Amino acid sequence: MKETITIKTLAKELNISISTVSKALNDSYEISIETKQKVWDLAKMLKYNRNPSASNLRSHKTKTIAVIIPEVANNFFSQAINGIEEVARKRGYHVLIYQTHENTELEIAFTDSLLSGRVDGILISVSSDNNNHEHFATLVKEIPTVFFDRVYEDIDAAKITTDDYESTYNATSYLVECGCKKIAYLYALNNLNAGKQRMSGYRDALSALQLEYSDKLTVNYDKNAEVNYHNIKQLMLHERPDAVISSIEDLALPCYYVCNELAISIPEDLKIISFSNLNTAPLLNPSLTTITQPALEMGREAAAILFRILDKKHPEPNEWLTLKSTLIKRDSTACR
Amino acid sequence: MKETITIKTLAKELNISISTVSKALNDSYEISIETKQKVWDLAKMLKYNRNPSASNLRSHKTKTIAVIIPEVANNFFSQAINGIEEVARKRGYHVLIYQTHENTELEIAFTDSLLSGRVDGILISVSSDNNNHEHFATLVKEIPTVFFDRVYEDIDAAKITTDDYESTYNATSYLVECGCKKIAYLYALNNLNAGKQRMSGYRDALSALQLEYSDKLTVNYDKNAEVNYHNIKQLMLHERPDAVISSIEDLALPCYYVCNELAISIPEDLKIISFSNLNTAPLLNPSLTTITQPALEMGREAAAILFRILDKKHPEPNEWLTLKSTLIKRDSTACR
DNA sequence: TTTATTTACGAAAACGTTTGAGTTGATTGC
DNA sequence: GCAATCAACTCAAACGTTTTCGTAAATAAA
Repeated sequence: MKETITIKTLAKELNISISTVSKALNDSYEISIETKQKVWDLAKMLKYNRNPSASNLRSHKTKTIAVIIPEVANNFFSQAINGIEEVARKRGYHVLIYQTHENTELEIAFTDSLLSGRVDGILISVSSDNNNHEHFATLVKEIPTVFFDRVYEDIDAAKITTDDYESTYNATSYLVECGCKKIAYLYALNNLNAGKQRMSGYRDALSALQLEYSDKLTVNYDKNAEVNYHNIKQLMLHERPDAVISSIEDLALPCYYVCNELAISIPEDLKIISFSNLNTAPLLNPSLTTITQPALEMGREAAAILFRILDKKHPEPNEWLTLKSTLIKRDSTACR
Repeated sequence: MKETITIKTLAKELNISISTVSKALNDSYEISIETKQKVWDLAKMLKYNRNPSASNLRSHKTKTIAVIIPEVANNFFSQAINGIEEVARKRGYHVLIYQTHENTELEIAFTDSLLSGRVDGILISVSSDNNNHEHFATLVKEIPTVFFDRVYEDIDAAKITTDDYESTYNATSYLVECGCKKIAYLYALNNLNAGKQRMSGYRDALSALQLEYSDKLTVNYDKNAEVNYHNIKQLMLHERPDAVISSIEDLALPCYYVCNELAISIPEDLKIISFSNLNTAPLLNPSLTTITQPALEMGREAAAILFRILDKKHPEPNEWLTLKSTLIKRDSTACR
């Protein structure tokens, strides 16, 4: 076993006090540059590593943030994490990952456990399984928290979202321009602001363009993929829409399968637009028109906002930043 | 500000010593069940949370593991993380994520920083940018480490990989069965065992089937995506292979684009097989035949091995577990 | 010169746990 | 009936930092 080397070791070696060593390592103004240099040199030479637990315990700074998301194996979220990790690393912060799998119970367990001072701040994209969220009210009072993409508007915290309403509004308008008259909607995240906004954009666009909204043209997301498949198939069989807007990627792909099975050809018989961060969207058969959220950017910005909060000593009004998604037109909506 | 509640608070409230509280919370045999119950009840009532820093500092257990990977925004790795997080959560462990972006310098910085006792163990899939890896030799002596998918065979640590050699061997054989005579290879991870094994499987299958290997049929991965595109295009223009095996997903997709551009039709003119964890592989145009690694399983198993190591007090010989990938045949290799 | 002020450092008390070595009173063995 | 065992606690010393306060010497102001 190696004897672990601490500031005590350094102090003894240099014949100075441990407080001097500590201050030197923290680049305190109280210490002369000569002493600092000696400490730094020795620290490097002995490969000294500050013990994080001891440091945290005393200073209440963990240099760690938590990211709570539904799934990591999801293009949007993994890209967001990418952005988050990037800015965290630049600041020397560590990133903890928690997956809720859209389960509020788990979400509560996570947030509760983070109240113990394990992290300095939290980035969260909330679970969609219900809208019971009083646990966040207490959370945000205790610890700096930034909500991204999936937010609760009535929670007093910083938020960052995309222009969900405009996205579906524009997508719907675009489909109508292409001559579509019967546009179905695959509805997910209906407990969340994002989901509601997307639905509203769709509905408002319909009515602005003199088209009628019908419940029959809406398929609600189900946790069970087979149920989704079945429901989409029923939609296609009985309603035969000429276009469909999917509020999440996971509902667009079954659409492709259903069309395959029913020999509905895209885009001739059915045009498809979906929210998606798939990098293979251009390679699908046919290539998929997507509303693509700036996932990486959102991650970066969310982290940036969090660090801005952590930097301030005094609380400031919470930001609510909105980034723009882009409608990327591809073959699944090609007009003939 | 809330006054934080500690075991001291509990002790005072219950009129017992703080050590009794601590032991009760840790379910020690030294404490009577009645006392334990009282402590637990009060703790729950007051929403007591054990301070992790203090606990770690004293006990040298962090209940945290680190995952070091090249990229999180990658189907294989994000699924692996999913598996890791799943088993970590079951054990009440926390998961730190570090991305190396295939940069050894960063990798070294991360592993060095983890020597400070921030984590109990490490799961790592190494960076591919070079094979300089002496830093791991010291790392694995200091802290339990499990290498997954991308491993160094000469490092004395637990490892988990897939049957890379057999995968390409079988894929190559399959292509030959389909009548292919000029099979190109898109070569990546050439610094790593996985990459070398995949290449060997391809070459050995070729020679076993009386086909000649040629350097001209090999394209080496480049960090620059445009270079890859260009090289693949050159390959197609000048060599006109009738099949291609891609050792990573990121080289297969440019293949599709090149074929589009050059009007090479898949699978008639060119058959394609690629290592891939794309969930949209069946929806590509045409659907892609993949060698799919059990990413989720690998994550789970890697974590399981790590916890097995952490559970043992005495070191045991390191496991090297190998899981099987599956060749999923789709249209990109359809025989007419 | 005397008195402030500054500079560079040290002593010691936290931070909230865990843990090994006592301590006490009750129970057991013989 | 007395030593030995045991169950259920308590004491106090860690763990490795950070940070407040104090102080000596050097410098500046008066």
